[in-house]
Amino acid sequence: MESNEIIEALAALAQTTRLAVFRRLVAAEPEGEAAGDLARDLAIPPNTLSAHLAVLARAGLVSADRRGRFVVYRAAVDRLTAVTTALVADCCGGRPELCNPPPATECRPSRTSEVSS
Amino acid sequence: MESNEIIEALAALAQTTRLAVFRRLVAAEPEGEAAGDLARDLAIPPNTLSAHLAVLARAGLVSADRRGRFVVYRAAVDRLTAVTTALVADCCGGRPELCNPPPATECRPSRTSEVSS
DNA sequence: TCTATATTTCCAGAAGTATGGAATCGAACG
DNA sequence: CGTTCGATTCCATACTTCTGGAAATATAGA
Repeated sequence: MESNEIIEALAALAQTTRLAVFRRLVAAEPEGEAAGDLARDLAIPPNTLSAHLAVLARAGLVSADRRGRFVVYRAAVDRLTAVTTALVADCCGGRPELCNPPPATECRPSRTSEVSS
Repeated sequence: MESNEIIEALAALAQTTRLAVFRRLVAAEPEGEAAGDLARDLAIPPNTLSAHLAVLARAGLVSADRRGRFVVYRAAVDRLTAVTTALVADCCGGRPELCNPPPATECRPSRTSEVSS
């Protein structure tokens, strides 16, 4: 992953409103949420929100899906994963023994493919 | 970890020069590197670099250690780990089954405490 | 104390980002 | 078509960040 892409993603998330939007969208996975609902619930003017969503989209962190008059946004969780992975990979470049085990392990469900209900 | 801290760290790294500095410092672990050497090697005026280092320090991503006339900077790898972990934790809030296993696993050495030489 | 070296602070201009009002585009429906 | 509603683009203003020259601070050594 390119330095520029990493920076774009970090910059996209490094802003109060956008981090809030992104979090909300992650919570709304996998259905996503329409721009208007986001604007209403977060009390952001639609045009302002639109600008922020555009930044997130350019960074690859959200995707937009038009459904009739609505545009439903979804968080691209895998993109976030790619970015954090790239950061950590950089971090350990060549000398993994320096890195205290970068966990993110809380996130892994106990059993993914064995039991689901 | 507070939203503000996360944003501060993301913003600190979301800048070409600072990301380069941080990477260099990570590579220079655990000895660290003096501000002047960084400035020389990265071809950044010392005052400009100083400003960037201050941003990284405020974000907790580097630490400064004065040694005589030199100030040796070190990357705070654990801080980066904390930030990425917080991001991923946010990401999975309540519904870990949504998250494709956020790896960062490449970073873990095969054996950490068993064999070292 | 005076000088030299390392780093930081001060300051200001240039560049970039955030924000929201008004206008525009796009889709649905009569 | 004309209207309505959702979303985006346009544009101007305010704000923040980046950058580096000049001055200040800190430490070491003669």
